[in-house]
Amino acid sequence: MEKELDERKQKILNAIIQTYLETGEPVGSRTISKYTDLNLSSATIRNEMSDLEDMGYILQPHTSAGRIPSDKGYRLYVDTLMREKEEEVSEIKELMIQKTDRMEKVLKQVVKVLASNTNYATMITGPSYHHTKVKFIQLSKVRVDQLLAVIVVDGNMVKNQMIDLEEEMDDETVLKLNLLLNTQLNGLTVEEISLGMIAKLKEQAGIHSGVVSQVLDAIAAAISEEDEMPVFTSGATNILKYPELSDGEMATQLISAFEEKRPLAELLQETKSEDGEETGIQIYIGSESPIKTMKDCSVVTATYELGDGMTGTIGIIGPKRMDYENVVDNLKTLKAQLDSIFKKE
Amino acid sequence: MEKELDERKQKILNAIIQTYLETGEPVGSRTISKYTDLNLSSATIRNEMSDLEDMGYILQPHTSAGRIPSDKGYRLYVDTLMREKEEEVSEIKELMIQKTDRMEKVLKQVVKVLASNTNYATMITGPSYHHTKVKFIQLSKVRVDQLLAVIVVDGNMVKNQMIDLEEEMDDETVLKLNLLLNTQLNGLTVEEISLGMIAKLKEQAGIHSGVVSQVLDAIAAAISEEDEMPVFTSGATNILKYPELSDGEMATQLISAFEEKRPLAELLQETKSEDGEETGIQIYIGSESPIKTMKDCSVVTATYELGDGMTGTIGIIGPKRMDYENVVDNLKTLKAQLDSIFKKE
DNA sequence: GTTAGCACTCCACTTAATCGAGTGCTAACA
DNA sequence: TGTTAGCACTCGATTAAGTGGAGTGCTAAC
Repeated sequence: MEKELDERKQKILNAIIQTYLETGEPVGSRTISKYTDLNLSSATIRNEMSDLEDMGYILQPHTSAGRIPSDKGYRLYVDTLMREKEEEVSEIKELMIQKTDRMEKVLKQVVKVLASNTNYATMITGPSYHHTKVKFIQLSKVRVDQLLAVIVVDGNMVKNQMIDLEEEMDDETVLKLNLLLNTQLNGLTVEEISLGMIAKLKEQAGIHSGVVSQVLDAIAAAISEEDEMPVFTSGATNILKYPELSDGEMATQLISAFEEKRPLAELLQETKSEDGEETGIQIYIGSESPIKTMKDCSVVTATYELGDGMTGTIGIIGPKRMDYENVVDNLKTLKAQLDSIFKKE
Repeated sequence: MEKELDERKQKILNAIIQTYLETGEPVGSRTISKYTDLNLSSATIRNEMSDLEDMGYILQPHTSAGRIPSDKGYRLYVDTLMREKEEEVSEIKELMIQKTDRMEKVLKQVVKVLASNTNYATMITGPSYHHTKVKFIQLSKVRVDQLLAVIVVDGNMVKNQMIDLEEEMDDETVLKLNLLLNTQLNGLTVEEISLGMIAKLKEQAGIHSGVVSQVLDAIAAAISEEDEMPVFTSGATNILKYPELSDGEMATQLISAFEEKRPLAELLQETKSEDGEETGIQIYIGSESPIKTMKDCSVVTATYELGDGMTGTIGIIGPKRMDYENVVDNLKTLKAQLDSIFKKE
């Protein structure tokens, strides 16, 4: 291992990866010899390539084929890519995100844009509610034995829950309960609504303790139900565009994941907890991916922020020979846009 | 056209279609000769097949291949199938639909069951709200210049809408508005909330007419937004299992439709308006489908009912060589189950 | 250290050959 | 008249063989 990754090797590796990204086919010494500006003959390139292969940055699918980047090679590539372009503020292309109050629409729009910009499969999660504060609770009597609970949490997310009462309830009690709930629960996170809190509420409510616990259960259910984070996707069929992903089981598994959404939610969740460097952008190449079935893909994710400390994640799945530069660029601008959209609101 | 479709031809046609459904490959005379109980030599079968081809029930992909059913052949098949099995009450297999108040979960469960039972791609729409009555409206003040409107319609569907007010509003006004809205709009369908109604309301509200129209707009928006009917899907990747659908553009288009959902919503909408015979089950074979891109598939749909005259549609998409019998059976039982679940509620 | 040249490898692609399922037709048979 | 056996023929699918070309590794010269 006395071999060193000098600048020339670096350049050659770069050239290999870039042309491979474009063509998707193993690239040979001759191609590089012509492509690069440092004029070297194919023979020289061959020697260097041989070294690079020894070092594990590239590999041959079979004898007498060109070289393709290994996971390690990709990794080096994206790392230097990120380092070099870090400070460069990417110009924000104007997106057609029309101002909608409904967050869902924004998110749907965003994944769509991303998918059509990149030609990969994309996904996004809405903000998660883990440490979200209750902002407003409203109980309404729909029928004499049926309540509708509406809970608004930070970020103006609204949840509904129907409550079938075991006993009837008069208007006055509803009013009282409303007052109670709002004064007691306001500003609390889901976790803070503890058992003690519930006991206290029951006590204050007096005789109607049975109903109160029913209501609280319903509210807790409504909020925690958010664990099923909504995931929006777009361009799942882009997977079929890349031969290395489209044949056999692979495609089925990937597209299933995009239909089921749950696996994606977990994936995005995972990346968030790993919490990348300052940029908030994470890249998983091949086997680095937290999901085993995606060992032939690359996954790039970015985390965006909502004002109240809530975060969501946007991600993209494509072949390992992904146009990382373009993808990262796109993610950065979208992330910036999302940040500003939601913070402003 | 002096040829007659006698019983023997009928039987042969049936045999052809059934074996084709299983194998997916053109079926030859020899196969039939062995399969059928009426003992006939392959030569005889050949003659009959030739007749059937003349009559347009079957066709040859190319010379010296076996025969495959034509659209007309399928049509005859499913028609007789439906006729024969009409009265037979299919035993209702117990489903794992746990009682949930959230309709979404039921629907998701149902498509999943259907997809795994049949191995085709499935979809379902929730009930549509076209002639739905407003049951309950609740305005709540979230902030001094922000209202939350919650609208409950028949069938206990809940819609939310945030309203950013141009002018501030005090508690009393909110209370008054609530009363007004509930007394005036209650029991009305969306269509009935006409301009005249709005004018009247504005008048009654007095000075706050600006706000009222804002509120009414929001409510109308919230309700009509339901036009984006929710569609749930499952088993989209089943499409990839059938070679005749999985290659080329076809697969991409179909799966895209399943991701976008809108095309499916239209498809299901379409079938509903055509309103099949008593069973509520519709079968579109190949080019009969209302959507051009689906000319190589068959679509089977069933309409289920909710108590209040609302209806939803459940559908299945697969290759033309679909196991119609099984599919129809499944749809019937699911339809029955949905009918009962929602009516009971 | 770089380059030219050459023999060798091996995949991808083409062409040819073969196989076999299936048909249509004719002639014999009940 | 309807049914069957037999046979020549068609045509896609599969296999086999052949070819081209891109690419490598190595050696020798610069």
